[in-house]
Amino acid sequence: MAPALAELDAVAMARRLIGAELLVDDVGGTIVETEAYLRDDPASHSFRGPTPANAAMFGPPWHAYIYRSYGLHWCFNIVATEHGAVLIRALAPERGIDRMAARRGTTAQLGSGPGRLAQALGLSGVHNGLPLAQPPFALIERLAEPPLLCGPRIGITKAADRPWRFGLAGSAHLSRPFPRV
DNA sequence: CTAGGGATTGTCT
DNA sequence: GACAATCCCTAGG
Repeated sequence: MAPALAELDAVAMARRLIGAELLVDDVGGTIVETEAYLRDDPASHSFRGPTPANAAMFGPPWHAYIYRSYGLHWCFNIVATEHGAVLIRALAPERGIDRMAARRGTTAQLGSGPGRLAQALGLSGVHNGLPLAQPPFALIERLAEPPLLCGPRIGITKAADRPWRFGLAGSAHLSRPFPRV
């Protein structure tokens, strides 16, 4: 039997989360894009050690780590083993689309990008550190591995060459296209 | 279609 | 004081 999602390191978890269904208070859809951040990774918030802001990354796996980006957006991560984390960058809207559109103020781009996704799901700092095994969170693992894309992570300046961004091949909901191989 | 710049604030140097 | 795992709108080809 394969190890549970919650027992994986960030890179393995990021791969396995593509195709899984993420729901927050019964609103969400299929995850189509993730990025992995490791403990000893210059691009990771955990790189410089524990601080009040990144405390969730040093807590138990399978909890939420949510931080504010560029002063105004929220970004949602799932804590992995070894103090890594998986940034959920995009999902394909399926459940509660009307609620996502109401929160976003538009019917377009409901989940294509970490800031948009967190806004559509109603996530903010109050969810930081909450366990994913309990409501309002629900995560349904996929049965078979879908066709995956991988490439460099987006929006970072350090360790920008690590190919730890993963996507669902052919998805119309990616935040950005993947480079051709 | 691509390119560029402003918004906005917690966090660390 | 500088920067950041972003988004959105505008301008120009």
